[in-house]
Amino acid sequence: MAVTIKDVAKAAGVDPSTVSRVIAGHPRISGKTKEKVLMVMAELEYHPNAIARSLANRSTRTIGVVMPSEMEQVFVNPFFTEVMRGIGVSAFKRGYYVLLSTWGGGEDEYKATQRLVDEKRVDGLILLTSRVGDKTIESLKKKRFPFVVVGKPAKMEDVSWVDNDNVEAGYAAADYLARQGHTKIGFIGGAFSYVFICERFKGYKKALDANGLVFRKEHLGVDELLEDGGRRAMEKLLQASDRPTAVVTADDLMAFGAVRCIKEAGMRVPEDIAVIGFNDTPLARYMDPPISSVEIFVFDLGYHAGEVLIDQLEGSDGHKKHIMIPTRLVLRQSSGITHL
Amino acid sequence: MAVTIKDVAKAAGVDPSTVSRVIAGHPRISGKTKEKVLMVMAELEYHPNAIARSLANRSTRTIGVVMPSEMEQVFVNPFFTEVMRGIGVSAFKRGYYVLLSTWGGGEDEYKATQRLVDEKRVDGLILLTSRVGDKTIESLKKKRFPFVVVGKPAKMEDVSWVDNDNVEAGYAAADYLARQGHTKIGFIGGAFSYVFICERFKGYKKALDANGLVFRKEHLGVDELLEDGGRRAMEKLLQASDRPTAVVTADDLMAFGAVRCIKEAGMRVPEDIAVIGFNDTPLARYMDPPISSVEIFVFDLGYHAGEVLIDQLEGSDGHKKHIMIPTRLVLRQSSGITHL
DNA sequence: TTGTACGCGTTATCAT
DNA sequence: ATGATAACGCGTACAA
Repeated sequence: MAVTIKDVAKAAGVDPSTVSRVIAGHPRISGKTKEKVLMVMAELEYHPNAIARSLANRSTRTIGVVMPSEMEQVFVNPFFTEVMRGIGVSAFKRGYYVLLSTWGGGEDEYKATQRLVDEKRVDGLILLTSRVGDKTIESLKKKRFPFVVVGKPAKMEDVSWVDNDNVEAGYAAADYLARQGHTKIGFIGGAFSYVFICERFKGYKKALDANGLVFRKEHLGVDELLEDGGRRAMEKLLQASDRPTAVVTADDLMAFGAVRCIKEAGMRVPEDIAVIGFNDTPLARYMDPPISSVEIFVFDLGYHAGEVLIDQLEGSDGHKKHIMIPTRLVLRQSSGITHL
Repeated sequence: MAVTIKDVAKAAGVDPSTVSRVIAGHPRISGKTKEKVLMVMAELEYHPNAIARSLANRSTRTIGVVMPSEMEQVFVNPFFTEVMRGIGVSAFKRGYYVLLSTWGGGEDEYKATQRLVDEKRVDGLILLTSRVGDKTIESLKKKRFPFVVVGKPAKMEDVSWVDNDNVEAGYAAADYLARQGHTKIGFIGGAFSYVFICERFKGYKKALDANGLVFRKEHLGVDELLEDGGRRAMEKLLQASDRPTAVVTADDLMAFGAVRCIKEAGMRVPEDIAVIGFNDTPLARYMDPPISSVEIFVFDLGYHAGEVLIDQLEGSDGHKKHIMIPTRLVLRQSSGITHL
């Protein structure tokens, strides 16, 4: 049986409550007893039982993370690892633990979340899924349970979230290509039900406007967010009456597919068609040619999500925070000659 | 204030202990009261408080995972994500949660582990770090705290672990190349202080023997486990008096570096030098040429680590289990013509 | 400044 | 088959 607060109290000749106060750093405690207690604690190698603390405290000092469902995607990009690392670092800094909600086999994201909340295992939640079910969010809101979404949810006003500035990012990519002299710039992306796709497209279009270019439907390719999707979308663009000389793809995997398609059509990247991807997946730099991409700083997404949540847990400030993480265009060969 | 077991008891007209029994599925309980209680539980949306349960139970139904420190590596390959997914699935199946131990900033792996154990936040531990400190393991052993290591620790006898059969895998890779007619096969790897490097090398050497080939020191390149390491190691091999026509690299990243080096030297893969990598990183298939690699089934590593740990937690069986996950050679263009 | 007494929500042991 | 009671280890108003 492990050493408890009672053992420490007995050994120090004080009451358990006094020991408790020492641990809590209570102000009104005599220097002598405090020292004495600390000595005994060290001697006995006492460590407060976190569970008992939680029960008395009504706080677990633990934040829950709901893993996303689309595992193949997560698997291919290191998004999950990086975001977890960010969450982990912020949690550690503030003295919190991270509990992973794992699910599958009959249970869905919604149920998994409920379980975590209802069983009171965590003080707050970070939702990672890119298309968080409204059901989950609505339920959490109704229960007034603290949570933060990574990525913008559909109804974003009264929910805390941390996300990239995807409009700005889409703008930056397209604007760069326009300034390189391209006048026919295509866009390849996934379903517009993804908020980030919409936003990146919006930014892209804005850049066209700003550079006096017109958007053409023929230059838009929508397909699944995977390599094959990018390839198919590119095939479509190549059949346009006036094919683009550059494309912005809203995801690196799609960019890989697009590049492959272009090569197979006997053309070169970037000489015939320049390509800029998104997310700066580690793969990007290894491709032939290395792919330019918009870096999104996934670690920071996680880190700030943790910060926002913990602020919310500790502060009385009930305001919903929205944080935009800036992005950075990483230029490599696929987007054409640079001035480096 | 949430609804507790007392509320349910009151509403059902029974004692809290009876409700508890219903929850636990106790055998001696009348069908009538059981139904009644279940009704009330559903009606009141009662959910047992996990913390209180843990306190009374002395069991958290939570397993801790200690993340590795070498984040760059983890970041580049999706190892972490996959292994977590495996752990998550097994944990979920058995009704366990997963607590991530995150550390850094002054704290080391040892301290992070101690914290988890001493505060009694978890019932058992899975250690992911490739070179788990002896200090950590010794301490856990002394405390008789249940844990499982993913990968073989230095002193492996009386510790539970789950790992690939790396000797077999190294053998398979080198043997394949030998059967393709190669007589000069090199080996590129990281420091031999990594157990998996030793093992893969051992298998490689065994395959040479089995095929009547001799191992030459000139054909061994040791450098850091990253792309640049692979490139440097390959440069060295190219300077050998009789350069190899094929290489086994103990890590995909090193394989990428090796391929790059070969190309830069004006040679081709696989025509001039065939290459086989390790881990079957998602990147491998996207390389030019696509890299053959040994798939190591990271998900299974995690899954079985979870299983072994939970068995250990629940069973009285105190025996240390050792599980070998088989590997599979995935043939792509970098290893030469196949019969497909 | 310190001790007393009770509560946190559940489970387990003894009764009945 | 069920109820009363005492843990589980800690925090905290209240009293002293």
